[in-house]
Amino acid sequence: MVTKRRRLTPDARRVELLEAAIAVLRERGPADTRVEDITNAAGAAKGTFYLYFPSWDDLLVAVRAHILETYMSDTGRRFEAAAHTGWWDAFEYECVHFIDFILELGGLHEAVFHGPIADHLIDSTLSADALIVWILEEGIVLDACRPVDTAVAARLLFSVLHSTADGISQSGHRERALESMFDLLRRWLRMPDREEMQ
Amino acid sequence: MVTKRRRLTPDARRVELLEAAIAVLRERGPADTRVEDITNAAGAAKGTFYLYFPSWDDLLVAVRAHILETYMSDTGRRFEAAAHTGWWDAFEYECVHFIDFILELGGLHEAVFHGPIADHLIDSTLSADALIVWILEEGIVLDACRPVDTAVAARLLFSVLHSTADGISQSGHRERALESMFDLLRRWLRMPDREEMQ
Amino acid sequence: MVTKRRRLTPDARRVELLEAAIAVLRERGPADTRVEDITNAAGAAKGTFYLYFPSWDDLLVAVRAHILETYMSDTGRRFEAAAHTGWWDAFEYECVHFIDFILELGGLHEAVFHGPIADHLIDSTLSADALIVWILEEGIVLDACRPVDTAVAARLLFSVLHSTADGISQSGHRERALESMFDLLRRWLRMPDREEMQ
Amino acid sequence: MVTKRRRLTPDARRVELLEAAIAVLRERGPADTRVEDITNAAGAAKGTFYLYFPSWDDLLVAVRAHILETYMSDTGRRFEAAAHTGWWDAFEYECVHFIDFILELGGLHEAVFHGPIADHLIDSTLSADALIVWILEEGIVLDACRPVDTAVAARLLFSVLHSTADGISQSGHRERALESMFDLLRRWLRMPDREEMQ
DNA sequence: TATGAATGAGCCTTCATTCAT
DNA sequence: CATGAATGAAGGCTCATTCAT
Repeated sequence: MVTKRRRLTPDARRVELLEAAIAVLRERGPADTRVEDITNAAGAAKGTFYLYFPSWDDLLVAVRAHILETYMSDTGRRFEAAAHTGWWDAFEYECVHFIDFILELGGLHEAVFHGPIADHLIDSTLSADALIVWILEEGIVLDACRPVDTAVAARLLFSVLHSTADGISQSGHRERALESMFDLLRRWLRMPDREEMQ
Repeated sequence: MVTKRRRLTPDARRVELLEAAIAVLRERGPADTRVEDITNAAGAAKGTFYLYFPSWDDLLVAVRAHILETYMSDTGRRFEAAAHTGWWDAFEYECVHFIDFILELGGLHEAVFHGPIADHLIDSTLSADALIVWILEEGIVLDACRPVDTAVAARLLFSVLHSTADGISQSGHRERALESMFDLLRRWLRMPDREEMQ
Repeated sequence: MVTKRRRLTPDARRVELLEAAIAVLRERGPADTRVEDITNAAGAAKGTFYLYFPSWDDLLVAVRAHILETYMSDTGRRFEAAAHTGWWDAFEYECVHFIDFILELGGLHEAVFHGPIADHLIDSTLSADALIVWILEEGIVLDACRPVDTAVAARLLFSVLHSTADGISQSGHRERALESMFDLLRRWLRMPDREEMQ
Repeated sequence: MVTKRRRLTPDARRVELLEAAIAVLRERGPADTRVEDITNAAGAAKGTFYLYFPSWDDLLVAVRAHILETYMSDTGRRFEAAAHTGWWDAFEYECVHFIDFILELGGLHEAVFHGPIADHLIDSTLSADALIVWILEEGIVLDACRPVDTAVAARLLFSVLHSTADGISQSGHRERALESMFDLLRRWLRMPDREEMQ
């Protein structure tokens, strides 16, 4: 039943632990997850955890960084690739994509956006913000988005997407929630000229 | 060695504990608050806690109910009283009021909106929602608010106010945050006719 | 097998824990003693330990204080009572008594005089020193003891007694060790006049 | 990813580890020293430690042997060389020298004279004793030292020197401590005839 | 009802020692 | 011989909850 000692490169082991942590946290949430749950899921001994993460909080920080970096690098690439569809359509597409991302976070949401590390604002969180800001600025330059205070608007946008995701996961009425959200977004951010030109 | 037993009516004792809990949680947040901190603050013995709350989570639920009920009863009364100023102005006033309420929550925010009781959706939360829905419906009837799906919009509105409060508490730029928020709200919810009539 | 919950006054419980600690440490020494060993010996639950001692080191400090205070109060009383035998005889008697005390310390010696709390010099340790200093000063006033730098001499005396005890416990030659020790003490501290008068 | 394997002769590697251990223990004491601290200081891998020492305690034993052997071989040589100054002067000189040695031990003191290996009495400790015994016997033969039970006196002498060193390191009053110590030693061990002959 | 001493499951963290490479 | 990743048994400490008084 006990597998022999598996000797990996530090990088490989770290990734295994991180991915096990993400899987377990997504499934059960941080309140119901212990260090040992992670190491069990990763096929490692309990003590191995502390070779890679000085403490539980450090793991959460690493998890957040990993998730956001993964998501953002995808988003950035996708958004640039979709430029030909027109900024607004690409933007709406990303919004839906982001909501699906949130919905799939499960217990990771609480783990990563609340609790002990909620204030540790570091690189990856800042640049998630930076990505949204950049997208909005693109839209403004292209005259597809109303000129807004992008730094503040990014936060608002983030929370609108977030609460839409929450609403979907609680009510199950996906289309209805998306419709209301897009109503908001179009009124708020879409350049009115376009409507008049229709 | 004289034990001081303060006999109170059950209701009075319960309220003392509840208010002590609110004060302590606001100050230190749930992660740093113990049952004993509450009873100390309330001038009661540790065991007394469990005569009034079956468990820690039950306290949090009661705290949430107490806060929301208090806030809502004020809001409802105030909103009706302010009807003569016009719905939209009263609405904007309430938004600012709500943001200040959030800002004053301090550690209660985490205690009440996240953590173990985050999903226990019960009466008080629902009726908070109901209050917002009712306000929006008032506005729609009065032709001051665009006709929206009020149930969904209430959630969105809630999150917009929430994230504005968060933004203020993190950045400190109150006016800037409010400005962006009202830009959003006016575009989204205000009846466009009125602007054209100006 | 499990005894029911025993509710004691804090003082009584603290004494039980302290005495259990002394018994266990004497028997097995600090390196081989755990918090749980103490509580088991005291008939208490593990967590009870921490109601009375904030940490392991605090227990050791309390043990030291308890032992020294007990020993010293006995010594002071006995020494005054024995004044009629002449200071020097009373002094020699105390020396033997102290050696027996050390021999009976067993594992407490290491626990209390070495390891983590070795430098915490507090009341009880200081007054142990003060007691020896006082005894020597008595002897000097009575012209029974050579005038020496009592503060420094107390340390030396302490270590001479200590090493004699160690020697006895290792070699088993009690009389031989005592003889050599008294040879030293008499040469060093006894007023030479007396010998010449013989 | 090039692993640097420094191949040394076993003896050289062992000495490197031993000296690294001595340096680290002197600096930080045994309670704050880990196997890895030793190997880091020695530029070796953690596992290498166990190629040369079966366990941590074995290291401590080896450290003690190394220190005492080094000290004693110096002392023996020096003492013989200083014979022309007269035994008593050479003896006093050695006492001061020994005290300085103790003072320089730092954390090694606790590591080597207390804790887990305190009772492992082996060759090197015994022969340290033997050296002192030999020195005393020399003095007795030369009629410079009172005839005493050298085996027991050696222990007493050791502890007197030790406690003087402790006193100096705690109080800082070196001269005062040495004066009291020599007062003791001269009374105790010096041949009284000589004083009368002066 | 009220008290607060007592409980003990549970968790994080350390680190000597092992062993696959 | 050497390496350093991996192991897992310990053990200190916390604190929600219980219960004798």
